[in-house]
Amino acid sequence: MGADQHGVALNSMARDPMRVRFAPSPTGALHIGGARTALFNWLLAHGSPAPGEERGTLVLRIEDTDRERSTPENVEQILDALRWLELDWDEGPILQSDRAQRHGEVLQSLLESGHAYRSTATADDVKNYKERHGVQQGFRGDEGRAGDQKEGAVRLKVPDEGATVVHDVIRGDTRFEHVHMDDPVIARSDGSVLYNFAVAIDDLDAGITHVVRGEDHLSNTPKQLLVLEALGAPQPLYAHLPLLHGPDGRKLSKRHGAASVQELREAGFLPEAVRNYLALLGWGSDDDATVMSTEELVEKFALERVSRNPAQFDETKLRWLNGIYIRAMPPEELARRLEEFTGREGLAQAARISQEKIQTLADFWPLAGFFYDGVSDDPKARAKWLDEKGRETLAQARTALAETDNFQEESVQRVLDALQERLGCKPRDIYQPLRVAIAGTAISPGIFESVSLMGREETLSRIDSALAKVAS
RNA sequence: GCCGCCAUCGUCUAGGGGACUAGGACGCCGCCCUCUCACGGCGGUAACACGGGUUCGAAUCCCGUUGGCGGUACCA
Repeated sequence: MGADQHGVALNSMARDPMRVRFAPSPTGALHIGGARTALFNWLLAHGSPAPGEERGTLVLRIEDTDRERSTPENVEQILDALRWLELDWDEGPILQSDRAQRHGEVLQSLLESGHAYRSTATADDVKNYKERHGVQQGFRGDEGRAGDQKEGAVRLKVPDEGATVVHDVIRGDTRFEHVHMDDPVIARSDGSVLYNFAVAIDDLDAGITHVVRGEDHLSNTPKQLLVLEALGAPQPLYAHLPLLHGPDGRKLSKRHGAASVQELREAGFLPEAVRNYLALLGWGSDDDATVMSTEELVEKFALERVSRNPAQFDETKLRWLNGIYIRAMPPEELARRLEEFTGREGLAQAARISQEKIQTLADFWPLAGFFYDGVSDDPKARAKWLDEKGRETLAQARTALAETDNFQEESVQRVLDALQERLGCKPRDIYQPLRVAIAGTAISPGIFESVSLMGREETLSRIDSALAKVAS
């Protein structure tokens, strides 16, 4: 399904360094779909068109022309999310609102050239127009009175004949017949421009070669193309990515768990794992690889292989992938990240013995917090393992451990193995009561590692408290 | 309503007329490993939305239906 099949001359364009952009609107947190769009653009900009050739450029633009919903806090939040994901940009951030003067000038030139006109038409006028001309007929606000209005919103004049064809690297050609298109409003009565106009001008001025964005913009593209055409400007190449949905197939939202980058971060996911997972949503490498470093992604990513189907965000698979990354990490690195995540210090040893048991950074504290915050309270575990027999065994274990000063992992194991042999019981009959005594629950890192890390004094003390507590 | 996009296991996907008994990954189930929880290993479960064409042959091409999604704002 290459570009060739779609008649898009991607290969010939690949000679020039790519200029791509990510253009979020700061109306809230950066959502997963936006993050994936940012990632795809970043991957494109960082891939070389050919070995040794110059890589592309990623322009960051903030589309803040919606004055109601755009806030500086939201802008900062989006920038933060991109930084956390380690998706850096080469130019910008450009604020769309800073470009109002340029937008106004271009708007004026279109008004003067007759490509645009003012119209006071209301929604009712549009409705009436359609009743007269048929529902399939696009609205023409200058019918019978071309250019005679001084007031009102500015509409772009859509040609009566022909069609605008969007050449899309992922979808091929999509044809939009002009008769069906309403003359789009491109500026408000006060002269401030609207999204579909601003985007076209900003992409043009930034020299964007490839517009890679969500599929929700596909229907907007002919409007932007018509603006460029009215200006006699060249067209960029487009690529519309399939949308991302939640587990129920509906729009992604907080109800589906972590839906924003910020929530992913708080849930203890690693940025490199998120990048890997996001890359797999709507794209797959030709060798079916699943675990891919960011370097591999840069190397393998190809717009031509992006899927056309919408994808559902599956947090379970992200968890699995995150676990892979956690286990592959040097223990010191994991410790550093855990310390940053929890705000606690001195986690190196606990991190080391927890590494293969956690999938996210958030899993760590419930598993290993007992080393630092004391035993947790799990009555069920106590009832099960510290019954009469369990207490007896635990007392034996205490005696055995008290007889040695060497609390190295191997030594602890030797002592407990010997005890087990002497008592002729199953390993768990000793380990579980001991585990509950020092951790408070039946789940912890390995028992030898845990006892060793806890040290002689604290271990014996916790066993004593456990025996005393249950006895009372 | 109108315009447009999309349709393979529960999920992400491979596939692009014969290599399909439809492959991989997550999940799930079973077994092995095992001090708990995990990790790991092995095996299994599970899909071409439906109906018509075209063709010797269709998951693959065409049309229709159904379904999902998007656009249709003086939002982005």
